[in-house]
Amino acid sequence: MPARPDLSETPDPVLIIRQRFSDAIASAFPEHAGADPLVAASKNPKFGDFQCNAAMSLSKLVGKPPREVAKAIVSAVRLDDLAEPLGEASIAGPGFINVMLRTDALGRLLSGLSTKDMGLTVAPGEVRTIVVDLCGVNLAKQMHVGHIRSTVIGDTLARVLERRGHRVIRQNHVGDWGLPIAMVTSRVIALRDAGKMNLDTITLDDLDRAYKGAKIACDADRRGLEAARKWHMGPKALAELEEQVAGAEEEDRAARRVLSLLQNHDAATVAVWQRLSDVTMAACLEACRMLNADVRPEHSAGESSYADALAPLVDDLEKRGIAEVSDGALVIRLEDVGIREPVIVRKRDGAFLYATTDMAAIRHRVRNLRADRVVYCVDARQSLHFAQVFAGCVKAGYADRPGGGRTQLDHAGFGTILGEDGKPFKTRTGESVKLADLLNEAFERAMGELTKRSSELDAAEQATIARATATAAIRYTDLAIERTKDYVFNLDAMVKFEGDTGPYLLYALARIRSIFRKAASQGLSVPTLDAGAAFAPAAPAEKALALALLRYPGAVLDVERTLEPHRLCGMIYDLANAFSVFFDQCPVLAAPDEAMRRSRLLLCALTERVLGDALGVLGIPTVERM
RNA sequence: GGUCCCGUAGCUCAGUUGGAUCAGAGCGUCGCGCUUCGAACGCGAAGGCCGCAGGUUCGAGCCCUGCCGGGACUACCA
Repeated sequence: MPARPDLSETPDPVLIIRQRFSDAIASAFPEHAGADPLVAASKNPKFGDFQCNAAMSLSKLVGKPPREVAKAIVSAVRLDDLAEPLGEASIAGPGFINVMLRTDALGRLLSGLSTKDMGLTVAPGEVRTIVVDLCGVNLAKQMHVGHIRSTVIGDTLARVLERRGHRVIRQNHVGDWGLPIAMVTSRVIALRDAGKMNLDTITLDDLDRAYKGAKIACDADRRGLEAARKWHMGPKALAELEEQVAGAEEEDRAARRVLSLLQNHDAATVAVWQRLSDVTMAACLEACRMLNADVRPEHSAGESSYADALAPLVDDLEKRGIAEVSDGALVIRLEDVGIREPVIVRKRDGAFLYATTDMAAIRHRVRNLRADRVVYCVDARQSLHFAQVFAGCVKAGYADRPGGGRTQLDHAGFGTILGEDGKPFKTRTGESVKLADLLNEAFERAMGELTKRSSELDAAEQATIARATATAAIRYTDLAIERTKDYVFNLDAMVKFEGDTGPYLLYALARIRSIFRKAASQGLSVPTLDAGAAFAPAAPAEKALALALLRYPGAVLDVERTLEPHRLCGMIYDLANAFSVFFDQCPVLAAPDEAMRRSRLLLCALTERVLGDALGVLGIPTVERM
């Protein structure tokens, strides 16, 4: 009897067929029982639906010609419940074994995918606690394009892991501490005291200006003075600059006083800082809402929340000899793990650095949040920093889980968003572009595209759809590119409705939903999607659609493993494409007979569910019509 | 100097564990298809030294070495 149970365990044919070939290899070549069966979907339909490539690699190990090995595998493998009978003709070329799924098996696999779970959820014993570090806004600074990636990719990875059934803790590591923040706070206090700023009505733009002003006041002039001396500028210019530098030094002293007050929890100073935080976070959460990113106030875990942990942490490192003094600074040496640059945890002047904060954050996440895995969704340019911090934490034992074992630390770094000139995206004047402006612009353009095409929608619905479309456009563009690569930001290409875009996916889904509306209006019932659903894919387009659907669980697994959402994007683009061909070639409501209509309606229903589920995992909102 | 990433069609990019007719998609260009479920679609054509040169092997866009070209990072900013 053929083994059938695994057919009910997963709807993913690759997993089942891989298992069957693995069993076959174990039985035909017991001494190589562990060999990888090398099963994959065939790239060319000519060669069947799936293939096993193990014969070639095994032939060397067993010392037999590959075709002979293939023959032995073919006669040992049990696939008769799934595939057309294998035989001599199934072995092709140097020893490829081609597998053609039986139509009824394809139908059963589709039924298996028709459950709510879709074979996506891990077993109860495999549930992990996973911290996802995302968004990473900075106090008193406007969000810019760079934040799109951390927010969108981080949110998507969190959604994927949640869909797998893991316990996910999002952490927005807000840059809300340190001298730069003290500088702004100091400046805001000065402006308020001079009657030039009202804290009650202050906006993020005001804070952004204050931040830039403070930064310029504190360090630019000093560099200017050095340059002036170097280039032998006239005494008058020098005198002017020196005056500015004196001002800068005064400003710097004030900032340090404020920093000290903040560190000592001075109520009046903290109140001002809190106001800066509130204004910043309100804007941040609004941007996240427009990006459909699940980032809430309770996800905020700013640098300030680790402030009091830094001194004890550094003491601990020093006492245990993990860190040592070098040139007056306290550092952890990492040459032994292949990193030449040591990580500095305390500067010569006694101040701590962002590496110190990150180590405190990891320790907290491992010990208090009980993370089994921490995923950092942060710019790839910080890879050295994270390599250092991770290595430092491992060395210090901060990555050791309370329950034993070590927490998996991943830096899911992403590339830079570039402008048309190939350099990091900026305005002509060198300013970074406000994220809020960009999102509004995307919405306006989506609205324009929409009004060109559909006129019968009322204004309110049109706005809702335009918002979803703009979000789909931005998120899909960002997610579909390989994570680590830079890409050129092009709003026109993103909000285009044709081709490999977010809106195309929404369109495919809207067309399916339109079929259901039409069916309802004709009094036709859509058969229920459950494990007993009777699929009968017959036409090539139906079969292609079925195979595209069955790739979904594997694609989600891939993203969990690699933290690369573009794999799922590619899969659902193929799915939407397969549906479009099916839609073109296979009439659903006007199918030639009742059985075919039911089967096709089921295919539509399953496509709707898979596409909808995938878009949900990608954080892309869907619409009923557009 | 050191470490790492990237070079694939005119443009923007996929290519999974090395697998076959594997040279792929989208955009753009040129054709074709709506009296039948949404043409925001589908089908077809044109377009290529997969940066270059070696190597590994049954098999290389993928792995190794060197070179050329572009980029990022590189001890007291975050």
